[in-house]
Amino acid sequence: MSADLDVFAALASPVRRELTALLLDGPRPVNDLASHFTMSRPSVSEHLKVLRDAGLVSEQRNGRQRIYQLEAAPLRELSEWLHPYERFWLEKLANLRTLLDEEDL
Amino acid sequence: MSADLDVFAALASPVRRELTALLLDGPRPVNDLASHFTMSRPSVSEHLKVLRDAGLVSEQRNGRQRIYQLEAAPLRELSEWLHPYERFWLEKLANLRTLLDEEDL
DNA sequence: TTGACAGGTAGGCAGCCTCCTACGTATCTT
DNA sequence: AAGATACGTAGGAGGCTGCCTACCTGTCAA
Repeated sequence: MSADLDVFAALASPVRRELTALLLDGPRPVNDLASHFTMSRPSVSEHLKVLRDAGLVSEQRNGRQRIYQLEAAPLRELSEWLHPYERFWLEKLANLRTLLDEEDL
Repeated sequence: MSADLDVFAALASPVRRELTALLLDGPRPVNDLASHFTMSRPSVSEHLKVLRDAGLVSEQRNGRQRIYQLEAAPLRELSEWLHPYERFWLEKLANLRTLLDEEDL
């Protein structure tokens, strides 16, 4: 669908998933985010760059801080990508249910 | 949640996403799947192994063929992972709507 | 049983990813 | 103006990925 469905690649790293999870509680500056990891701050910055390039976060400058914020659009696209598969696994559940019903006879 | 949320890593490859998309139409043997790609069949086999290890597909032997089938569970987990973010982007939409309403005054 | 077919595995190579430290730049404080 | 703070970027090392060709195993057909 969209040009950069590299959202998957961006979220393939546990570190970056953790970053997005932290941003669920609201926008945060880099040092705040970096404090949750044992790796160096520049490495966290690099991960943030990947998330930025995927459109998953945006930055907003505030003095010498850069406040990172979660961006909804790519996640919505991910959800849409998942849609055809949702139908698939709901069928699975339906099949299971009819199977159980038959056993109840 | 689950031990192997490497579902993201498995889906990070466009080739593997294409494979799962092909399997949406139903189970298929390896050669059938491989015929949709320009890369060698062994490479497709390797991609299938990654999908297998992530639990995204299962194989069922039928004579000398191995029929691959999509597995629903990891996709459901992916959907569940997405849930908190869904709330997030719905709020975004709500904010946008109230903003538009205010403009209508 | 011998050959053809389906598909996995081994081994190797090239490119990418992730981490590091060192350094550069902009902003705030004093 | 000088130092401290917040952050990005450069460059490099090591490991992982993705592709290839060659080869192996198991099954079917003649």
